[in-house]
Amino acid sequence: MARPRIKDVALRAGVSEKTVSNVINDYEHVSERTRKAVREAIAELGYRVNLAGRHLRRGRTGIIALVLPELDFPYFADLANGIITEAERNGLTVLLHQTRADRQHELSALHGFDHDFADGVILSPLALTTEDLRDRRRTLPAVLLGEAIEPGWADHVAIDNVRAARDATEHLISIGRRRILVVGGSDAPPPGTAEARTLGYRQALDAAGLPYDPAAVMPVAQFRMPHGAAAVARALDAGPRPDAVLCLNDQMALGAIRTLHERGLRVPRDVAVVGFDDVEGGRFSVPTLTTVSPDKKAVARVAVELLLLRIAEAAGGSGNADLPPEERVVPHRLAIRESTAGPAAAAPAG
Amino acid sequence: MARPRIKDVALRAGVSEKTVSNVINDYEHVSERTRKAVREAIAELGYRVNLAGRHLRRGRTGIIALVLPELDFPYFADLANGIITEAERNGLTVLLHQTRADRQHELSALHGFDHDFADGVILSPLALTTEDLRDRRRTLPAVLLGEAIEPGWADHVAIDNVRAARDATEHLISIGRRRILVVGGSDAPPPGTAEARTLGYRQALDAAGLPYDPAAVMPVAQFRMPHGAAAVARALDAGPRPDAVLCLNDQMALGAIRTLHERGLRVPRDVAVVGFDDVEGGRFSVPTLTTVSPDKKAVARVAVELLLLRIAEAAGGSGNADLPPEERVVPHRLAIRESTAGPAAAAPAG
DNA sequence: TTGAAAGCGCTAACAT
DNA sequence: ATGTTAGCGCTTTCAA
Repeated sequence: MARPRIKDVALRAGVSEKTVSNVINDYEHVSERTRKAVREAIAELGYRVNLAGRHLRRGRTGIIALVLPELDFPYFADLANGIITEAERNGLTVLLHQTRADRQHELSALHGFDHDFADGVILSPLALTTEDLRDRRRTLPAVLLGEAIEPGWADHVAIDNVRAARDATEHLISIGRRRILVVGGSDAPPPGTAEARTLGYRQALDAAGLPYDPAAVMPVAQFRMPHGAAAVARALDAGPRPDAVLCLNDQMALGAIRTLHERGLRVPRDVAVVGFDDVEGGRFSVPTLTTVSPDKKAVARVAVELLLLRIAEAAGGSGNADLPPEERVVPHRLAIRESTAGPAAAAPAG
Repeated sequence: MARPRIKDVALRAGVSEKTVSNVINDYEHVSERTRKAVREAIAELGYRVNLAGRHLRRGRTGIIALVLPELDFPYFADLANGIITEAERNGLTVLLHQTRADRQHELSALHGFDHDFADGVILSPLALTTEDLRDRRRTLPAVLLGEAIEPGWADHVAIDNVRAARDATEHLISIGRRRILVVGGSDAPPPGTAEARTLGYRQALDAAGLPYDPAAVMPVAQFRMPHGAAAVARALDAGPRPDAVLCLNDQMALGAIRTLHERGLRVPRDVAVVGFDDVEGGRFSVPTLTTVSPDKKAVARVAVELLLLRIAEAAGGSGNADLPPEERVVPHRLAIRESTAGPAAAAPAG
């Protein structure tokens, strides 16, 4: 037989459609007997709600869109993992999109063009500008990750990137490093993850009274292993040898370690290396990688929580809506491992 | 104003709702003038189709579910990446679920319980049994990845795992290795990825006239770095030193390299290492990793193609339906890198 | 080439 | 505690 509908269940249970609906939706005022009868009919027919009908009627789907630059960055995979887990805990399903850091894709995600089904969107933008946010009609509930964008225009979840980079740089300085490369860095002012981290790096240099050399800031096209590897190669070819490399993510750091190895330089003895993100690869690399470890579970938890709030807000009419955007800062710590163990000693994996 | 509907567009363009619908759906017999008027009205109002209505009417959503064990396995992240790309190319959106290798989750994915919206599902099962497939009412179009299951019960896409493992093992034998560990292996008969690969390993040993030692097969709880690292540690503690390790994925291989490094053994001089999957981490590790490289793009392409076929079949009534399940084998190659460069020489990264 | 009417499956509002 | 009615937005007859 074709897939049963509420009508079929109602017929079989000898009640009205509405009563069936009541049972399905756990409406309180249904007698035990009726409830049981309906439950049985449902089981016998193998009935399941048709979400299309429910969606059309209710206007909500229980689906949220997660829009990330690329899934094959371990950091984003970890993030997706956490957000899916958290969403499922809240009865939500996650639609996944990739933008490949393309502004048009990010824009269209923000406006809900690509995923009309979604009740809301969690977006990790790379190319979006403040203007894009300013223009947007505040329709689709949205939470942004990272800090590509000036605060105040949308809900945001991120670590304190300036602080994190300063922590990492201070650590390098504390083990006696003086010429520190920044792979993936950018001289421009924040917002932007690269910019914020480069600023933190600079603050640490200033605080230690070390000179800031623009040539030590190596921009890259992408935060990937090959680009990290190439950037370090370029630096070694061009300038004086650095004694440390601050890589703005772990992938580039692993690429950097590879290049240093190929050039016959020892990590950390000759060159210390630090990354960001704390991906699994850095806990088993040779040497293991010192890294800024963001609380990824917290990012996922806060992002979903915030989005649920906004969705509820949107559903509740414009009653208590238009609360101001929230900026949530999630904790991070520095995981110190072999790649920055002082010049002489060798420490165990952290 | 509230979101415009077809009615609003019709009113503005001075035509009927049906005409608007015709334009939206690229129906041929619409005069140029009418079409233009409707298009303008759509643009002016910022109209977009409401997918809930369309879904209810048509019964299809353009959404497919992708169900994977864990997203933070680089291999699955790569796969998801490819499938999302391929799906979007075909105008489909992808819903993502994680099963954590739980049979209940896999079953419920197969039956479409978790994602009622989906027109079909691409599933990478780990715990599903042949019985689970045999029982299922063939309702939701489904394509399975990997080879957890006996052939003939559902559409399948995978590499030839027996052959791939034989290739890898033959390579190790060809560079003079004799005592080869299998990390993640399983003595049981196929189906099952671990089982198929262990069989291929054994075939290679037999062909070379080498003895098969069950103690060389190290089962693991998960195909992850820590488990690979621990398995090798166990083997080194327990038995004679191996001169090669065949790891059934790259994550375990990277973990294995780490343990060997900690024990003061040189890779590949003392112990050669091979992995499966060809993830990026193995192209920049120290040493770089020899690995079985499946054509992941082909997996994605074939999986989506097959699923589209089944969806079309399901939509076309039971007319030409019930075509027999397809088994599609996707090519692989052995990427030879530093971790198996012969005892003396050192080769460049492949 | 275009329009009118009906209905996909569900639930909110309003009876009873 | 349960039933009746209406309608969410769209597309599919069928008719003009």
